[in-house]
Amino acid sequence: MPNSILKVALDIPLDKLFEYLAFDFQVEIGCRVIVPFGSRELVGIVVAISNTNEFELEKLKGIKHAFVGEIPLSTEIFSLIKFTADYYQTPFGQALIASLPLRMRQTKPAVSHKIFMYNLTVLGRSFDLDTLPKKLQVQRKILLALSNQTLTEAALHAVSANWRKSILPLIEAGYITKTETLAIQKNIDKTSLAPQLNIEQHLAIEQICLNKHGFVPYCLYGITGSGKTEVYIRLIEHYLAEKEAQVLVLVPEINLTPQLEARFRSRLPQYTLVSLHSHLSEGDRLQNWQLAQAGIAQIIIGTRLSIFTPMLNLKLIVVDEEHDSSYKQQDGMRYHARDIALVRAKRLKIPIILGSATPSLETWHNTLNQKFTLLTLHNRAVKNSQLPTIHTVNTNKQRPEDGITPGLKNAIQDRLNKGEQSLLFLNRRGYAPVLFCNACQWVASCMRCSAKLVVHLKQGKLRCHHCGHEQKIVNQCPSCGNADLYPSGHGTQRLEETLKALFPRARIARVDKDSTRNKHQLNEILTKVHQNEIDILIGTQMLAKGHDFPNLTLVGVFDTDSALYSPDLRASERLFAQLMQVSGRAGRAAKAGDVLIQTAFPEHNLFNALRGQDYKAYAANLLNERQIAQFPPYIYMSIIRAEANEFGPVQQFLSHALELGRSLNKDVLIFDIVRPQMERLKGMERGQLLMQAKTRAELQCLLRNLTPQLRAHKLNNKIRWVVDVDPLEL
DNA sequence: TTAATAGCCCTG
DNA sequence: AGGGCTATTAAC
Repeated sequence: MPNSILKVALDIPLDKLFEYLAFDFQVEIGCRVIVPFGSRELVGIVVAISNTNEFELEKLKGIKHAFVGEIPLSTEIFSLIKFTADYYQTPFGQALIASLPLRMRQTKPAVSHKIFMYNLTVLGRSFDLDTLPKKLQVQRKILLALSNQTLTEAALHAVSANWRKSILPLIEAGYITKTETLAIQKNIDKTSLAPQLNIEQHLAIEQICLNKHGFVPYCLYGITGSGKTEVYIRLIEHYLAEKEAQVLVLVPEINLTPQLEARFRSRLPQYTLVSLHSHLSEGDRLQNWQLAQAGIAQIIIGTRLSIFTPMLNLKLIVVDEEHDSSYKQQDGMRYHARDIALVRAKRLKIPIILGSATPSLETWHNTLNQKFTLLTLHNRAVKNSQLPTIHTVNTNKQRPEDGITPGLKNAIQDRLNKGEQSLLFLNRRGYAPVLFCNACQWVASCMRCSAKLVVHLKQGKLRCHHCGHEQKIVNQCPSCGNADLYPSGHGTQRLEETLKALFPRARIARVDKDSTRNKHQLNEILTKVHQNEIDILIGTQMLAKGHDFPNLTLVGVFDTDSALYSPDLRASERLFAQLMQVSGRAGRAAKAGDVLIQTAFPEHNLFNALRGQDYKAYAANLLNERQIAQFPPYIYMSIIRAEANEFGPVQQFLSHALELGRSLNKDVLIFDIVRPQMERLKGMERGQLLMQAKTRAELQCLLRNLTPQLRAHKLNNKIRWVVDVDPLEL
C-alpha cells in the first residue's frame, strides 16, 4: 500500500471524517497528526486507515506531520467518545479533540516534563570492572551505582558531579542505555494510618469485593461524616493490589480537590497518583494525562472531563458526590460525567461506585429498581460524633430584624458565650439583591439580562451577577426622579454589617466570591477558623462542602424559601442536598451541633424530612411527585435551547424544529415554544423547546434525524442553538 | 469553526 | 472601479 488513506477526526462542527494521504509517515490508528485544512493547519486524530476513499482521490491532501512518538489513542476512548458525541448530539471530531489536553490540540509538539533514566545493558552487566583502567574513577563509580538499579540524572549527579562527561563513552560502548520516561510527581512523605472501620464500612467493602470483576453499579449512600472516603481508599487498595491496575475517582468541580488528593496521597503512598482539574497548569495537565494513558499513574483523581482520560487498565471507577450538578457540562457537549462513567464501566465490565449523602433521584430510583446495588452507611465514622439537631425558625412568628430572627440571634450569642463558632449560610453575595424606589416601585435591573442588579455598597456599584455588567449606584430614581431609593433584601455583605453591629466584639469573617478573589485569601480565613480566631463565619455555598471545623456548633441558614416553591423541578432536591451538606458542618467532632433554618414554611415536608435526617423519606416523596407529574426519572427529556439578538429568528427556528420534530416521530411529545426562566441573558433573547419520551431510545431516534436537519437550517447564522439531552434545568 | 469569496451598496 | 460591508460556502 503505497499511500493508505487516513480517516481523520478534526475539530470542525461537521459530523464527518476527513480523508488524507499518509505519505511515508508511519501512522497508526489513534495517531495525532497535523493536516492542511483549507488555508490553515489543524490537529487531527487518525480514526481509521483504509485503502478506499470516499472523497475524490485527486483532491486528497497529504498529512503535514504525524506525532509517531506519542502513544496512540485507544479504541476504547474512540468508542466511548463516539457514543457520547452521538448521545449528546455533538460532532465526533469536536468531542474527540475537546477531550484532549490543550497542548495536544495545538499544532506545536506536546512537550511534557521528561526525565532520563540510565540502565546497565546486558553487555554492561557482564562487564568486568577490574578491566577498567584505574584512572577512570568516575566511570567505575557510575557502573557500580547502576549495577543493581536504574538511576535518574539527579541520582547520578549524587554519584559524581562529573557524571555527564564520564557516562558518554559508556553509552557509546553499549554498556549503558539512556531512556526517556515521563516524570512522576512524588508523593508527599507524610503518610497517615488507616483508621479503624466500622461494621457498615466493612460490609460495604466486603460486598463489593465479593464480586470484584464485571459491571456492577453501586450506590454508596452514606451520611456526611460516615466515612465514604475511607471506603473508597480501602477499595482502591484492593483493586490496585492487582498488577498494573488503575482506578479513576471523579470529584465535583470544587476547590476541595487538593484536600481529597492529599488524603489519598497520605493513605496510599505506595501508588502513583495524579489529578486532573482546571487549576492545573497546561503542562501539568498534559503530564498527568499522559501518565494515565501510559498506565504509569495508578490513581487518577479528576473532575468531569477526566472521564475521557485514556487508561490502559482501568479496573474501578468511583464517582464521589454523584448528585453534584457540576458533573453536567453546561456548554458545548452537554454530557453528564456520572452517566458517561456508568457507560464506561459497563463497556469495560468493571464496578462503579456512586457515593453520596443525598443521591440524585435518578440514582436513587435505580437503586430502588435494583438496577444499582445499595450500600448504606448510617453512622458517623468518628466515635462519639453526633448528628446535629435541625430546627426551623418560623419567620411569620418571629419577625426577623435586619434579616435575623431573635431565635437565631440568641443562638449565636449563646455560642459566643461558650466560645464556640457559628456558620451563617446565605447563598446570595453582595449587599442587597435589589435597589428599589419607594415612590414608583422602580427596581434597578440589568439591560442585557432579565435580572435585577445587586447592590455592592462598599464598591458603590450595582452589579449583574449573570453577565458581569457593572455601574455606579444611582442616587436618584431614573424613572421618577425620587431620591428615596433603598436597598431591599439581604446579601452576605449586609449580613456581615448587621452582625458587626449586633455583636461588636465578635470576630467575624465573610467567605464569598467577592471576599476571596484569590485562593490564598480563602485558605487564610479557613486557617483562622481552625485556630479559633473567628467566631462567626458568613458564607455562600462555597462553604457548604467538605470543610471540617471541630469547634463549630451552630449553622444558621437564611433565605431558603425561594427554592421551596421554585418552578425549577430540581430546586427542592438541590435545596435538600445543600441543607444536608451545610448541616454536616455542625458538630463534626465530639460537640453536638444545632442547625437553625429561618423559613416562613416550617411545615414543608422538606423540613420534616430534614429534621429527621431522613433522605429516604424525602426521596420517596419527590419520586412520587415526579411520577405523578411525569418528570424524570420516569420519562426522558431533551431541550433545544436557542438564542439570538432578537426573539424573531429564535421563534422562527424553533417553530420549524417543532413542526419537523412532530412530523418525524410520534413517540416523542414536543411541547410548544417557551421562554426560559431567564428570558434574556447577556443581551441574547432566548427560547426553548421541551421534548419528552418514555424511553431514551425514542428520544435518541428523533434527535438522530432532527439535529442534522436543523444544522442545515438557513437561520443558523442568525441564531445559536444547542440540544441539551437529559437537562438539569428547564 | 474559519477563511476565502461572492454579492451588494455606496461613492466618485 | 474600488472600498467596505455582509452573506454564503467549502474545507478531505
